[in-house]
Amino acid sequence: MNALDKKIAALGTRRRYKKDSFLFLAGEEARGFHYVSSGEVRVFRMDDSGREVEIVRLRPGEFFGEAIAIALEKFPAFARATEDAEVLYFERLRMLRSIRSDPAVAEFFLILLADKCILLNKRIETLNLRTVRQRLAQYLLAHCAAGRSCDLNLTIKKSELAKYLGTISETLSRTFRRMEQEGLIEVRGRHIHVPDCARLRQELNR
Amino acid sequence: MNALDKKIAALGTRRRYKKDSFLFLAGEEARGFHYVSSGEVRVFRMDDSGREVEIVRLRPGEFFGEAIAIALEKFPAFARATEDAEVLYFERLRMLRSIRSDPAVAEFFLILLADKCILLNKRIETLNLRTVRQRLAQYLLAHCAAGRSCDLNLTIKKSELAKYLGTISETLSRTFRRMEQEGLIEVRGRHIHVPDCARLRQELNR
DNA sequence: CCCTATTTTTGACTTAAGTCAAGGAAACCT
DNA sequence: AGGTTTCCTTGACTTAAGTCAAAAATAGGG
Repeated sequence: MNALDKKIAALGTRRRYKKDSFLFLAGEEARGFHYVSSGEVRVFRMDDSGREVEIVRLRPGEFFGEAIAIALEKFPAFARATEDAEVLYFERLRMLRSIRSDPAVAEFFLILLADKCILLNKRIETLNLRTVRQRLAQYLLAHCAAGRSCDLNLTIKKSELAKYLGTISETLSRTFRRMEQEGLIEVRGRHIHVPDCARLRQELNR
Repeated sequence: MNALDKKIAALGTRRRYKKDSFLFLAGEEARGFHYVSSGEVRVFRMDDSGREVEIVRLRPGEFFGEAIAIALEKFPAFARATEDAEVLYFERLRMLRSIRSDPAVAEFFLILLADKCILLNKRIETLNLRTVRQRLAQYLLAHCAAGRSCDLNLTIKKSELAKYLGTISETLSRTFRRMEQEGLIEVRGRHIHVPDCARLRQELNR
């Protein structure tokens, strides 16, 4: 249950989705939101030519759709299980009732949304950096423990990291290599060593 | 008071700031947040070379810093009045108390944050579009009333629009002109006419 | 361990967009 | 209106990053 408060969990109803089944469709009114207990859910749009454009993948421990449900908008995307998944479904009206009757529930979701806002703001700041090089540097620094040097292991595929950084895998690959040649980082597969974080941080001011 | 609920307004304390005075500094712990009643507030960072990088300008009717205050983080930026301003200050602990004792207050801020999340998500989606051309098209469409054709007046300077779209004014200017030459839009100063919204929308799928 | 599928890297090329520098237009102020 | 400032546009040039195609590396499955 991943440290999800028992009181909150009790407000949701358990639902199981088989691989490839849809949790919701774009355009549907959001009458509730989800929490992933196990499995994985893919959120994506469909462009006019019918291709799926992935927005995010959700792993156990993550809420999604809560902002849309609370604001009572329509889902802007599709959600589909990429593997058998178990989720908690929180019905909008029931949640609003709980929020009204129990301050702890209100506070929980307030903090959940506040944290999400902060995260989204950081993401925007990353995307606002002009070059892929800067965005990569920012990503690495955000995932580094503070210190003179640091090591990290990518938890996602490089092609996914590329999309996350608003670029493509070819460009990311070249950027990695150039930074390596300049001695800013050392890359061995998914493991990355940063010999001098301060030097990497300077990349952000250009 | 711009349609701000009286009950909510009563929870804030009025503060006046002279032009150029600071509301808060980057690094300070957020012990409260603000609502702009009049005037204008500029939020910006300082890069290592000491230049101010503007993040957002806040006009009457807007809240800011609420996510950071609720999550009890440190302000990531500076806030300064660009002209004499009057704001309402909401002290964090007092707000949490009100949220606990009054469900309507909790709901107000929950919806405020949910709306902000939705807005931020849209912004991310805009920034994820590859070309300036697409981002501009998206911006124009978002500000168009639905319909076959539409007209809009830019409320901000073109140089500000450029920054908002993650580019520079020269590139924006050229993009405007190219789209005009192709008959997608007509630009006269800050007034823009879109003869065929559907055609403009096709630009997004490339 | 081999075979296959996926992911990553590389190369050659094209295009979008940023930089620098200079004109021109609009807004602003007495 | 004249002068000043700010904003917008344009041109010439450079650079970053996307596209297409193919090779190399890695990860999985029997």
